[in-house]
Amino acid sequence: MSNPPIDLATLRKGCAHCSVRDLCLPAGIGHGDLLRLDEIVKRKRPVARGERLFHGGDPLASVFVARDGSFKTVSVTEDGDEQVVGFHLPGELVGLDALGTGVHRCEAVALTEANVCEIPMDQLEQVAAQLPTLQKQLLKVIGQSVGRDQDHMQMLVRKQANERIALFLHGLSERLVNIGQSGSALVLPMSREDIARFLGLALETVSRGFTRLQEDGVIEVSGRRVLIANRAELDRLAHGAPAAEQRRRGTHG
Amino acid sequence: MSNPPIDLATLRKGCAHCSVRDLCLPAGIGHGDLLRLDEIVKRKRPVARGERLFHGGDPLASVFVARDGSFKTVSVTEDGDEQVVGFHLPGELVGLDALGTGVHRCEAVALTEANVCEIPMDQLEQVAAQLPTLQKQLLKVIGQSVGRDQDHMQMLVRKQANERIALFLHGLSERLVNIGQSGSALVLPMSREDIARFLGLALETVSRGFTRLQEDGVIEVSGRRVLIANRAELDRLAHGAPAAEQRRRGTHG
DNA sequence: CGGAAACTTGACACTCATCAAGGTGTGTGG
DNA sequence: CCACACACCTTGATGAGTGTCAAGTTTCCG
Repeated sequence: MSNPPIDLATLRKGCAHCSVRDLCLPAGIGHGDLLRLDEIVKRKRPVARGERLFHGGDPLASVFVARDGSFKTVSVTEDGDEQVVGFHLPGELVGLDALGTGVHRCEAVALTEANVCEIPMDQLEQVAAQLPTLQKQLLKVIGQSVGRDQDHMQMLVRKQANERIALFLHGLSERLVNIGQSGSALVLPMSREDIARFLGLALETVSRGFTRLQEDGVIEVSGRRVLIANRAELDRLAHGAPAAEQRRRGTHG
Repeated sequence: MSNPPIDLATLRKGCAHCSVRDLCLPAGIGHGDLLRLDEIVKRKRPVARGERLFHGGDPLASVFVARDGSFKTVSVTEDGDEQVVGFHLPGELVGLDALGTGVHRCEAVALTEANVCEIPMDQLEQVAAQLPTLQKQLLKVIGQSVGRDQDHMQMLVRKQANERIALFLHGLSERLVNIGQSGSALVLPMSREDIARFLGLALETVSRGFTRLQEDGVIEVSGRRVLIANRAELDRLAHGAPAAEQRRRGTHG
C-alpha cells in the first residue's frame, strides 16, 4: 500500500485546478466561495476497476464525481441479473439515485481505475444553502443527470437494435467531446455485455450491431476501440432513418 | 368563460389544505414557512384535457404540480412521432426535464381535466435558499422523479412485452395508493397508444397484453377500467417470472 | 505461454411490429 | 331519443428482427 507521489500531487489540487471543474459542481462559482466547497470535498485514493462506491440498499451518505475514469450504475434484481442504469464519465455526479428515498437503489462500479471526489451529502446541502450559485449549479448538474436518463430512455424505446446502438455511440461521443476527449476515436470503458444490459439487448445483438455498422462504413471497430468514420451517417441512423444503402434503393423521398 | 364558484373556493385553499401536501413540496415544512411557499404558488384555473403546460423548446419558467388530474410528458422527434417520457399523477412535479439546460425538452399534456399549481422557478430557488427544509424537500421530490425515471427504464429493458405491461400496472397501482386512491380498481387516464409509446411497444401489443392478463385471471379489463384480481400473480409477472399456468407445467423449480 | 474473459459468428425458433379489418364506446347534432 | 361520426380498442395473419443456444476466435493478464 505505497502511495505513488503522483497521487499526493493530485490529491492536493483543489477544484480550481480540476480538469472537469466547468462541468462539475464548481462551475460558475467565484474563487472565494470555491474554497468553501473545496473544504468538504474528499479526494480519495484511486479506485480500482470493479470496486464499488456504494451498494444497493446503502443509505445515501455522499455523492461522487470521477475526475478521471468511468463508472456504471447497475441495479440488481432479486433474481440476480444486472441492469445497467447509467454510465458516468468524469464530471458527472454519481449517487443521485438515492435522493428520493435516502437509500441507494443502484450500485456504482468502477469500469476503469478512477480518481473520484466524494462529497458528503449533508455538508453539501449546508453549503448549498449558503451559496446560491452552488445551489443553482447543484440543481443544474442534477438536471443534466435527468437529461442523460431521458436520453437513455430515448434509446430504450427504439425498436430496432441498430438504432439503439447508433444512438448510444452518438451520445457517448458527444459526452466525450464535452470533457475534452476525441469524439471520433473512442475507447469504450465498458464491455459489450454492459452495453447490452444498458440498451436492453442481448450481448450478441450488440456485437452484431457493431459489426454491421462497420460493414456499412459508419465506424471501425477493434475490440473496445471505436472510430467514427461517417458521423453524418451515424447521426442519421441514430435518428431512425434506414441505412443509406437502403435509402437509395428503396425508401426514396 | 364563467368561473363556477367551486373554483374560487379551491383556488383560495393553500398548500396547508391540499390533499397532496405530504407528497409535494410542502411536506415537512413548518406552518410559518409554508406561508412563504404559498405566496409564490400560482393556482391556475382548471386545465382542459389535451392542453399543454409547456412545449418543447420553451425556456424553463416554472415547475408544475397537479392537485388532481394527470399529465403525460412527451418528447417529439423531428420525424414527428411522440415518445411518452413519463406520466404524472397529483403531487408529482412536472417540468424538471429543463433543469439541466434551462430549456424544456418535452411537452406536458393534460390527460384529463386537471387543477395545477405553477411555481416560478426563480422564486422557488430564492425561497429554497432561505428555507433549508424546503431545499431538502425540493431535492427529495426531484429524487423521487429520478426514481420514477429509473422505474421506467426497468420496464423498458425488459424484453418480454407482458413483463413491461405487468410492471407498468404494478407501478401505477403503487403510485395511486400513494395519493390515497384505490390500488386495485384503477381508471387509466391514458390511452393504449400512450402506454405503448411509454413502454416502447406497438399499441396492438399493449392491447393483446391486457387481454392476455385478463385471460390469465390477473386483471379484469373494460376499456380504461382495470381491476387487479390477483396482485400476487401480477407482482410475479412484473418481476420476470413466467405465468403461473406455465410454471406448474414446465419451468418447475 | 497458458488460461480465462471477452468478443464474434452461425443456426433456429419465437416474439412482436406491421398491416388490415372489425368492434365498442362516446359525444354531437338532428 | 336516435343516428351518425369519430376516436379508441380488439383481434387476426404474416414476416422480420432478435433472443437463445452453441461453437469458435481473439484479447488480455498473470
